[in-house]
Amino acid sequence: MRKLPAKLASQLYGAAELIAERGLDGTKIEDIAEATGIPKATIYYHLDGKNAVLEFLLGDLLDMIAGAVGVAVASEENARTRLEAAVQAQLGVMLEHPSLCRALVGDLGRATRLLELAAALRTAFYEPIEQLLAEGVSDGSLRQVADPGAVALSVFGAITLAGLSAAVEGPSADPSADAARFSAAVSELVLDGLATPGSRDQRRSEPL
Amino acid sequence: MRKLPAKLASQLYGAAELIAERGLDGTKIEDIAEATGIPKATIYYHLDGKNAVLEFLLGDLLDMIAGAVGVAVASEENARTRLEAAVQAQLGVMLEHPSLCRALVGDLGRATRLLELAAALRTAFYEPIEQLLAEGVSDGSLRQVADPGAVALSVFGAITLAGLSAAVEGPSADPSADAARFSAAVSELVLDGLATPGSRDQRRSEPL
DNA sequence: ATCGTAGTTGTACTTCCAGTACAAACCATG
DNA sequence: CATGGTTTGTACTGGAAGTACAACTACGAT
Repeated sequence: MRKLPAKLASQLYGAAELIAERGLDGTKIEDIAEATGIPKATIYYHLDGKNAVLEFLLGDLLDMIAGAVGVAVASEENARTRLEAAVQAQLGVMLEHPSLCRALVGDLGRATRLLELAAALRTAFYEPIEQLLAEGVSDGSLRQVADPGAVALSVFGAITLAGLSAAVEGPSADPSADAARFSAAVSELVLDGLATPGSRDQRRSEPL
Repeated sequence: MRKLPAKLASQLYGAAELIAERGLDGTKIEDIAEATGIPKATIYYHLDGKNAVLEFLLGDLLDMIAGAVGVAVASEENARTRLEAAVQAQLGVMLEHPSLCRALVGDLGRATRLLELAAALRTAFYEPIEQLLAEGVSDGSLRQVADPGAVALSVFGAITLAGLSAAVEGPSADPSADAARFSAAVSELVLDGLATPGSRDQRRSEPL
């Protein structure tokens, strides 16, 4: 499995729609061959099999997201603003590639062993976000939280499920508008929380 | 596919571990038969195939979560407290059944068509949470948000990814302690947000 | 211009496994 | 003990993933 030539890579995207629709299971290699225009033999020459198609797509999406988030996180703004930008960046990429997202939720396990995925996500997300949290504490734009790792994870979850749901509900006419709408909602939640100031004290009321 | 006898149902759980480990792909029906002690022919007598095994497990997990969340949401407390309870309820169930969770993320698409899943989740989660949000506004314990649907979704995402990650990272010695730890982190995020009061004004600084 | 290397593709083949068929046992319950 | 649902072993079928391989192309190096 050397590094796939660019032309083939771009053709492979034609498979995403298909897989998103029918699932990897319901998609024969021959179907993929037909849809992408890459003959089966060629696919097997470059890729290690059906799952590798998905692996490739997953890797690509992850790269895109990581790239966009990386840019968002690297600006000069305060941490809070950069966090907002990161939210928007991830949602932007996801909504631009809804079928990729759909294909992947359905067959994640075919694309990667879950542990590898977790590791990849860790470097692509938690670490940036965790660092952002730390920087936010320094620059005073974000609160200190008890468990930054878990919080970073939850933030990622909030963004991701919003994006996924948008991808699963039919594709929208204006992805970037959707992205903006969802970003606003997610940012509102993640930054300001849901509690009213008044209720804030009775926090540790129940014993657990 | 009539209604599976209880004994078989319980035996089927033995398959979750297996599927979690190897993925549904890497798990032959014969493996499942061996692991559960249910002979292949019997499996096919009751279930419509390999995917149906997963469907059954998914349905069950969903029911457990929906049940627990339902109870949490139904108490007499204010909405804010009930939201916290809901978080803890979902995480509790997930961490009690880590291999079920792992099996499912990996092969979601095999268990359900994604749209059906979305629909099931909608009734099991967004609706309760959305209602909670509304009630919180009434009883003054939660803020009014612009897009309750999207926010409910994000809350669900935050909880779910936290739980999933816990399930994927090896199983813990004390699931309920983990649940408590994650609940605290998620609740902190979801209720209080990350922003400092000071940074709250410069909100809509960037365009779009 | 030719040789070697890497990629491309069609075709035919093998392998493996999900799912099926079916018959024989196994229970209940009347 | 007869009937009807269940249980299970065994043997079989079908279909799709992946492999083998040979013919062909493109092209850079010598």
